[in-house]
Amino acid sequence: MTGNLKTVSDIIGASYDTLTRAEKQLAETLLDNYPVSGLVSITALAENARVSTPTVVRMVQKLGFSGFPDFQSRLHQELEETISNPISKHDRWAADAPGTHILNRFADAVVANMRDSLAHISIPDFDRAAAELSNRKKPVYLAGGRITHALADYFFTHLQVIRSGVTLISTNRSTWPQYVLNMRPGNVLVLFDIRRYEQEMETMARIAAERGIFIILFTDTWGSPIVKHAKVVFRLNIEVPSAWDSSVMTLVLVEALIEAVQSANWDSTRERMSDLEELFDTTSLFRRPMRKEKRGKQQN
Amino acid sequence: MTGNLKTVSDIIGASYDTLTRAEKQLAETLLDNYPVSGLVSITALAENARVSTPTVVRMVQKLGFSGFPDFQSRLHQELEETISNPISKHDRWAADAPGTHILNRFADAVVANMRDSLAHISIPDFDRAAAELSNRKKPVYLAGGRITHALADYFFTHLQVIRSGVTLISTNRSTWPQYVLNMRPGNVLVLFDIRRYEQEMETMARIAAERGIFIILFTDTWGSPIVKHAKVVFRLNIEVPSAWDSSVMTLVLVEALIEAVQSANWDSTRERMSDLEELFDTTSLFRRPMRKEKRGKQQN
DNA sequence: TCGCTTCTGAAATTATCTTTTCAAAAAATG
DNA sequence: CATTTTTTGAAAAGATAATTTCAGAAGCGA
Repeated sequence: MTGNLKTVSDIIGASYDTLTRAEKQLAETLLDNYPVSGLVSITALAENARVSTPTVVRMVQKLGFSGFPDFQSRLHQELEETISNPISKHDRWAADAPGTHILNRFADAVVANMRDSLAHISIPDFDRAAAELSNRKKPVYLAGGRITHALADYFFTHLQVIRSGVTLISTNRSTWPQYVLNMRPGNVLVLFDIRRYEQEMETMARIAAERGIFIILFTDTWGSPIVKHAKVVFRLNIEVPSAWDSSVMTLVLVEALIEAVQSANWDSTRERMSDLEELFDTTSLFRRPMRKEKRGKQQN
Repeated sequence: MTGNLKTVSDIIGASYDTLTRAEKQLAETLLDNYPVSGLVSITALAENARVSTPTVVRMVQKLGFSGFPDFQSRLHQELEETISNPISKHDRWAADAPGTHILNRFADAVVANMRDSLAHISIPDFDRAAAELSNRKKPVYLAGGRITHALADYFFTHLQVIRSGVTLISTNRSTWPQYVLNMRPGNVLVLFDIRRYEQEMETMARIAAERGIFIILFTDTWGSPIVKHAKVVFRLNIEVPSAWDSSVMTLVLVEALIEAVQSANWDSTRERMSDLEELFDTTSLFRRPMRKEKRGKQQN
């Protein structure tokens, strides 16, 4: 009845053309702020969409559901799956394997994510984040969750080359209060919080926000609870054909920020970089200095 | 009435001590999978929490709400605020994102890299790497350089969930010989070596290769000296409009491998994952253990 | 153990939601 | 333009949810 379409929004999209005027109006309301808008009573939903309740009933039946409760429980289930753990996710993806190699499916998903994510990133937000991170007078702290810690680490490693006053917050949660204690109003806190969201991080964010810390948050499109404490929020598309979420988009943004911060004051960065080069050369056991002055390309 | 506390979960947390046994039980259910679990009918919620509906009513009133509908609409509002659909602010970027902004240039470069890299990756190589990593009898070691360490870390974190016998090699070079000492013929060593290539890593790779270790190498298109020791080499495009090289393509490949390894033996992975979930639930400071099997009933 | 208080859920009651019915309005057709 | 078909919502009917009542259960102090 509902075909092999995965989500309710897919179903709505597929049958959109066959809907009547009032039903289209209702569909718009549902897709706007999806799927939360559908989780209210049929009466409230009808009112929000400015249609009658029978219209709602007729439409959901047209879409293949037995009735409004059936429709709603499907929405509810969808939300639950998307918000919570990765176990249920895998089973969803596994079903629609189109036979192509995982690499290609991955690449497709990543490119699609990139397009969507970029469409929703506010350029002023990006510039503001870059400006905050470029201000050497403001110490920067970075923290990630269980998975995203590696991203915080990556960001940290680069920022550290570019400027001073950068701190990577330990993965050990019990030390977090001490970091917050050291932060001063106007300092910058960069957080990575992708589902499943971590309660401790929200606590840290709330306290930091109360103390006037400027919070930059990397999260997914669902939005972590930290959203309300953050000054700048990057919502990224993280869905890929995997049991896991993808960090690729997050990394793209991190790298773009690194470049923005770096070019904001390139001169002093260049100095720091060559100083660093020298340090590496002298402390390394095996390395012979192999200077390649190609405009400061640095890696590994 | 509800004080100046922000979220429903805050309110629950604040009055947790004053709750009775059945109410605490209900509170657990609500916080578990918050806030979605609270968006069902009072009947379904009571069933999930194994308490009676009057208990639900009494608790929400105790928390300061006028009744269950009031409570639920507050939850709903909260979810709406945090999720906020990106589709709605869809056509904002076209205007204020000129094609020259660093973000767009970055995205273009990444997509181009992806196309080039994928064209050069040998699918059999990918599958072979995945097979080696999927074999639980073969311990896996991972190491990265100064920058790429974060990628090794990311790979490690995921692999560790999927299987046992995974070791992340310390960043401290002087400990490397000890790791090599532990490796046995047939073991797998995953190395990240992007320019500038590190002498110590080549040394480690050479010795490991002599001892019959299966080496999987992630490098750039120029190819690190380790290439000659490795059984599988992934050469990736890493150039972006930045003073730095990009790790995005590397991450894409890592994630694809993670998925390949995971789906290679999904059943045992699933078990490990849910065991892990349980551990997280019990060890976390804020989440309390609460096993409950979900029932199908749900309604607004 | 008793008596008291607090807690809890079954059942009844009340309120609200969901579905159906049906007639009027709108759109399509000849 | 008349007729038919489709769409739509008001209102009634039916189903479910939310609240209240109340008696028994559980905990507590003496």
